[in-house]
Amino acid sequence: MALEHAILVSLLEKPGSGYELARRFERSIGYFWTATHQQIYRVLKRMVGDGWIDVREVPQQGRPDKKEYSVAGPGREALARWLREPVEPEGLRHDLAVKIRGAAFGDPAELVDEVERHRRVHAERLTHYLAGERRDFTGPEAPPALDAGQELQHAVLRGGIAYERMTLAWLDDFLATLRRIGSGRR
Amino acid sequence: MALEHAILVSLLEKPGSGYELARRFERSIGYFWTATHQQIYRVLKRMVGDGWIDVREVPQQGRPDKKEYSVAGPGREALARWLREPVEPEGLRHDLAVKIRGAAFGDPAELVDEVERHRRVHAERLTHYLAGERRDFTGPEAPPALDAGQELQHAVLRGGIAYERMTLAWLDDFLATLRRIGSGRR
DNA sequence: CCTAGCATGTAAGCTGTTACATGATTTG
DNA sequence: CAAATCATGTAACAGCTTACATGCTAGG
Repeated sequence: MALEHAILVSLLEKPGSGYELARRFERSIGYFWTATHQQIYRVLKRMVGDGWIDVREVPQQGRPDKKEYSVAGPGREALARWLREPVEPEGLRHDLAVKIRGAAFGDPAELVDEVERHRRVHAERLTHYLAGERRDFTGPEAPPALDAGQELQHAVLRGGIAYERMTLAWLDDFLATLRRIGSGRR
Repeated sequence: MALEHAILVSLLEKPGSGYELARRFERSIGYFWTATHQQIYRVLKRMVGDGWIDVREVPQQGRPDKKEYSVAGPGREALARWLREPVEPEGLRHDLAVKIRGAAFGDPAELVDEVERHRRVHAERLTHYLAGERRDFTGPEAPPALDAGQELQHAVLRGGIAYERMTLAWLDDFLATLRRIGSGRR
């Protein structure tokens, strides 16, 4: 669906190998779109076949050689087309919400640890995003003036920060609710 | 992964047919987990085979007969097991965030309509959730005292409301950013 | 010496989407 | 009379996940 397009955006921001793309999908662009190396290699192959991207073998010392991919004309056009196409507004997909509703048929108290674990993960992500924001956009090390691309990246990151803050508040609400109803069974 | 479990929760809340489940996945539990009727029928068949649920043919007048599914012992146990298993905290998956970053390589102004369209959809969802909250939990028609299951459903719905509010603020931020950088190209 | 990181892939299986297919009844 | 709703399914395909597979170098 959009993995191709996410790869195009990432390669326009900076050309790189399949491995490097996989790393980027663990952070940066990966905050909003995840992909594993297996998916990425498969899609890269197809995109080269379609003429969307070019490959260049880059010999390296001390490391295995790599293939550096960069966006070709047809790839740029494909991205521009996709930007003009409407995409579906996406909803949430939360295992945890299903679990919370399921808790009514088990022991709600047993879910407390799980919710607290999620809370820790989201708190860490928030810290990580805030550090990235300071590093790249708001801190003393950040460039004094941002170009359009950086402004947009910052806006996307602010969205991630807002999401994590909202999620933390939501999980606190869950914990309060779980504790209020105690370990009662219905 | 969790479609089986979402179905178990829904059938515990109230037994019903595949068709009825498909309707519920368009609202209620579907706010956090979507599924189409094709997926649901396929999974129901498997769950009957595994002994997780029972089927009962219900003849109807004026309507086609239906198969009513209800949770069997092994299904209850499977749900209890899943509730004890940790699940991965999920991240976002937003086409729109990818598009926003891609806008730096096209005309950012072209995205304004798309973001506004998403804004309208999310505003509608928020209105819809708030109406549901009044109807089932906070309004004059709502039950005066809620049981544990209803408290948990309400907590989940509050999460949906918080998510839509956050998304609206985020989309407004996007629009302000797109307008600030104008239609400049880099 | 062992672990982590760099680098690339294949194969099998499961999940999800889209399209096709049928047929009755109710509502406008 | 047409469209919407109720009700159940099949088939083909696309996408994603998990496991397997290899091999080299740098650092502790």
